[in-house]
Amino acid sequence: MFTLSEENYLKAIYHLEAISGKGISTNAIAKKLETKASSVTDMVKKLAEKEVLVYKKYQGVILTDYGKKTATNIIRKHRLWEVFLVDKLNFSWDEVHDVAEQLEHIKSPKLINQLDEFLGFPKTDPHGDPIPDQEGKFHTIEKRLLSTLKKGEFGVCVGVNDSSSEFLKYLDKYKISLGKKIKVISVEPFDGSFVIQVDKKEMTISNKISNNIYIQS
Amino acid sequence: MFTLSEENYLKAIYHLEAISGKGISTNAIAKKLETKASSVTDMVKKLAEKEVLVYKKYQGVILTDYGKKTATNIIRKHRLWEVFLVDKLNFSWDEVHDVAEQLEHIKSPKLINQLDEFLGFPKTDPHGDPIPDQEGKFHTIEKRLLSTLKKGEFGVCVGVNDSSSEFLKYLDKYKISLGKKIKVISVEPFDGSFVIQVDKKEMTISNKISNNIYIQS
DNA sequence: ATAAATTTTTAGACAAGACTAAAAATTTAT
DNA sequence: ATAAATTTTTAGTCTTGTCTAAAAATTTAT
Repeated sequence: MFTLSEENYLKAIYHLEAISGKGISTNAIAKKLETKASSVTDMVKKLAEKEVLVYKKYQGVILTDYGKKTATNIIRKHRLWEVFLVDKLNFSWDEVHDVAEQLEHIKSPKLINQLDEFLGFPKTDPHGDPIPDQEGKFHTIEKRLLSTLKKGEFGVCVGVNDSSSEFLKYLDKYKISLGKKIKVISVEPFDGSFVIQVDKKEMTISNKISNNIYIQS
Repeated sequence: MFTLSEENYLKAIYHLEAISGKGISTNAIAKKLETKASSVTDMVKKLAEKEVLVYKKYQGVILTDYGKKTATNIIRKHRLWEVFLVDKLNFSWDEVHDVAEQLEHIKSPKLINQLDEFLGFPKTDPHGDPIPDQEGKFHTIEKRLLSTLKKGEFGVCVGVNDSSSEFLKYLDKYKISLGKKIKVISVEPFDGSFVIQVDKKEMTISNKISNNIYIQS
């Protein structure tokens, strides 16, 4: 069994590994968890003893299969709770993160499996991120960044790369949500900004925005 | 804001006050929380500083109005989650306690009020205990122990005095649940055992059992 | 290739919450 | 009313998870 703190470390390391592929530095973990590298060193030693990761001094850490399994289970819980909050309790997609961050640590296999069933075995969370199954398998969909589209092309919004409340509120303001069809009217070569069409309305979005919206075409 | 430990102390003290009325001794709290009296003394000092209770050395503690409000809010959360588990996730009434014990500490006023609405503003939890409103007010129903009934009288089961899994499983075995009509066929003066009729079936229950079933007549 | 800059680890300290053992206060019994 | 028993508090220690400051290792730059 893992403490709240241990679970948060595992989740952070899992997410960092998903990007970098390589061994994760204590500094990177410290940054992600807003703590100090020295604290990370201590915790990482403890986690190595529990065999969820492999740690060699100055070399960063790598999750073991057991560690990955544990991390994906926490992610599974987080995302299922997010679906619950949005589908059943009328939360909006920018309000769910902090609450799910607490709920993900509740320990009860029966609870999470019943919840999964109650929600109709959802495959993705309210931000389009995949929900792993009990074995930790992700059923990933192919998706690309809106920024990779060329003038005249279009796609359907299926996810976001940034789940911060600020970004999601921005999308709400411009009526961009999962399932919306987005067409690229033009691309400005100078700053990479896009003119897009959503719901028959044209709008301009910055390069940063187009780099945080996933579409399927 | 209160820590997990502080919340558990508050809840324990609230429940103890409900029975005794008087100042609650550190020993009583220690027993309830399965900890040591010395640990309780430490915590109680901290809680007194936070003004949720009044503490005088060797005199026990008494909750302030603020302390009571905080405690009832935790109880409200606990009981609403129990309803959720039973009504939506098909838990049985003897399985909900430990999970609700975790869920009651989730911090999000919106979550709990939306949950309340989602559940249809239930007035009692799966064991018949009342669910306080947002202001901490209990809407209590009149009920009495089955043991107070005389031969030939009857009532409807509306609650239990012991929510332990063991007791609830016993009730399940004999098909006694909330809403069931219970008739007293006879009372044995020697040991206080009852012969009762439920669903047209007669059965004998001990005095201890009849002292843990609430009925409304 | 060696000095400078950066990253990582170690050492020591702290706060929360718990424990044990001993001291102090209170209650009970004679 | 005083001794005995019980309850409660204090003092000191431990664990978890964190921190700062300093030391050690590694990486970068010249």
